[in-house]
Amino acid sequence: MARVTIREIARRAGVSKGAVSYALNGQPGVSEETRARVLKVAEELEWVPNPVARQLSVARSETFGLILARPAQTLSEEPFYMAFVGGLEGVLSERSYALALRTVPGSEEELAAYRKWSREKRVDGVVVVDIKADDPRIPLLKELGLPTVLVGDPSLSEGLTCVWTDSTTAMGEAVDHVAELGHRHVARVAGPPDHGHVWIRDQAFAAATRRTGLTAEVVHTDFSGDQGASATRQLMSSATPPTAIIYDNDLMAVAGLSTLGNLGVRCPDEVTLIAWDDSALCRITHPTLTAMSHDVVGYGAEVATRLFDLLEGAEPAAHLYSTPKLQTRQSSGPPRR
Amino acid sequence: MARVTIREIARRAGVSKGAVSYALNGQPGVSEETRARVLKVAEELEWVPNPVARQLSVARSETFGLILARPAQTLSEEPFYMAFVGGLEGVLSERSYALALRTVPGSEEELAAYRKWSREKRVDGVVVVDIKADDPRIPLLKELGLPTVLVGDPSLSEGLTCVWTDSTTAMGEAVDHVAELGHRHVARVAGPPDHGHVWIRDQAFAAATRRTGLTAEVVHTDFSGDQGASATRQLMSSATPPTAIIYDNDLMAVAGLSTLGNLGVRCPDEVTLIAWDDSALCRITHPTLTAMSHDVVGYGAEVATRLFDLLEGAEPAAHLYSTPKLQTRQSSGPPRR
DNA sequence: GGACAGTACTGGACCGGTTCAGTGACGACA
DNA sequence: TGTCGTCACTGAACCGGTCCAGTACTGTCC
Repeated sequence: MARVTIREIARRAGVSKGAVSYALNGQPGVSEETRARVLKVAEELEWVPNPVARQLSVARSETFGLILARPAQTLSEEPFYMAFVGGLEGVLSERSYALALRTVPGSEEELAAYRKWSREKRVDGVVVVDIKADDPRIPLLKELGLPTVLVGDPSLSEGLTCVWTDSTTAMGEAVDHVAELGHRHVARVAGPPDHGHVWIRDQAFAAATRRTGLTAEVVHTDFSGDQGASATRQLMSSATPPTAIIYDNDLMAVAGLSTLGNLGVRCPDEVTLIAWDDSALCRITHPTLTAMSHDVVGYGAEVATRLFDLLEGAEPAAHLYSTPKLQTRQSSGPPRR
Repeated sequence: MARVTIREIARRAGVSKGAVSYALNGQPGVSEETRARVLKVAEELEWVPNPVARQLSVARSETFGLILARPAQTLSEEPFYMAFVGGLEGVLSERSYALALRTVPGSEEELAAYRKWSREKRVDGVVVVDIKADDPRIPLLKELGLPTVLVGDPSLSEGLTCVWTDSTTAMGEAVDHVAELGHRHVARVAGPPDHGHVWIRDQAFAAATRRTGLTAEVVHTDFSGDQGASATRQLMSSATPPTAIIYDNDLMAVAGLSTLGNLGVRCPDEVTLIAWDDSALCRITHPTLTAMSHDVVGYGAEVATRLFDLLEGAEPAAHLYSTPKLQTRQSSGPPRR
């Protein structure tokens, strides 16, 4: 079956190509009568628009881009991204937009990929994750003029649109929870310090422990399960080990829990564990993990919506999506005296 | 800066548009001298091809499609897909192909999405996962004539190209391992029976236990951690509980391990656990999980390569990617007498 | 020296839409 | 009655490439 084009519709409806285009796009310039006739013919012929041809005219790609600068293997271990991508996707598909997803090994390649996308007009906008302090991507994207939504804190966004979750408040809540249970010495197993949200949580952790009068220590990792485990081992081997540990993601918390098991330390009797980024993992461990929970799918959807707003002319702005809420489970409890 | 087109290059190099096209594409029809001149001008002007314009001419989209028919939330919990997508991506980006990734809630929507992609020529080919027995997607994709690579067993592929891992052999290896350790009663916590690879493993499990003289039982689940836990509880509450359990993915194995902890059953002393789809999860639990391990990133890469082969005229064929290998860790051991 | 082949190029159709300038018919208004 | 504006529509340019048919020129061979 040959492809149906508007030229064919025009021929059958006895009008010009231009009139068909107006009719199908709901634009003025044709009578209601003609419009109805054209629509009927289009329906009969099962016409569908050719997005490539449209793109060539209107110079839009109807695609958003997302680049993840991590090796594929480690991505698979972080539940966050798949959920986030799912959230983006839900909003995009409503408007027939596609998501171009790329994984690149490092920062250089990521910058090059934005340049390429911009020049080839492959994407109408991009979503940028894992914002770092003085992130080189921000000036580049400004220079390219590519509509951008940053997933991260307004303090790092340098005037670009961003969507953020309030880690500071959430961290306060987590530390309060630990303090109220009666703990006096708390540790934080954090991600890499050059990640913006890690840095922000570092600050919030310092402030909250100061406020509640807890003694505190921080170990930085690369977010992997392996390093979560070794950080936990390191903390517990100290002369004065913490009685509560707050992890920066759920994978490390699970690893930490196992490490405690290895060491013969009981949770929550001897040590309280709290995870960040609640996922199914937190519910299947034994004991189940108390976590700072937020809706990652919804987060992705919010980001996509803001990117559409930007295309429609919205001014850059910072949008608070939500504040992670403490989800209390079995892994947190009062310290054993 | 205005966009640079081949027309501009042609003007500056003093040749026609057609000649420029030949020169840039390395096709015959221009002298080496002219080609060099055109290339030089193109370089100076920083010309990049407009993929949309090319697509309109050559009727190719330079995009492959992948549809995942699961809610975004559950996807995030299965490490498999992110790794698989990463593997696809690696091969695609080498050839400047893009991956169109869609998540849909169910089977109907998936079929509709293939129809739409095919009519709009949005994709040059598709990768299909989670093949079921009598899968309705197979006749549809044949009808649409969309180049397709199935991720699944040749016995289900109905003549389309497929890439598979040899679950049958792997299951035999897993059961042998259990038998050699001295177990007499083994259980399998399986995924949904309508999934092709689940069905194949069911058959293989039955054959292997028969061959080794073990008594066997199977519980079917939806692959989720929750159901992995409840299946484990159900198995262990029997009058004659198994002393070894083989799970269909790693998430359920982790959940099963936690359940044993809840029940006060020790692993591996009392029960041996084996996971499928080795990921970081299997290494961070305590005890670490014995798993049937295979390279999911490489699997994705292989699938992408086969899809390119198909576009280049390869005949449909079944390709064995690899056989999952037993990765022995702490969770398997001889049964306590 | 004429037929023929091969090389290096030109010009233009084409892909399938969007969009703009122009046109004819009609009604309203001075 | 002439002029103007509006409506409904046409025709063609345009987006930026690909690719085919045609042409001019050179060289070869009989």
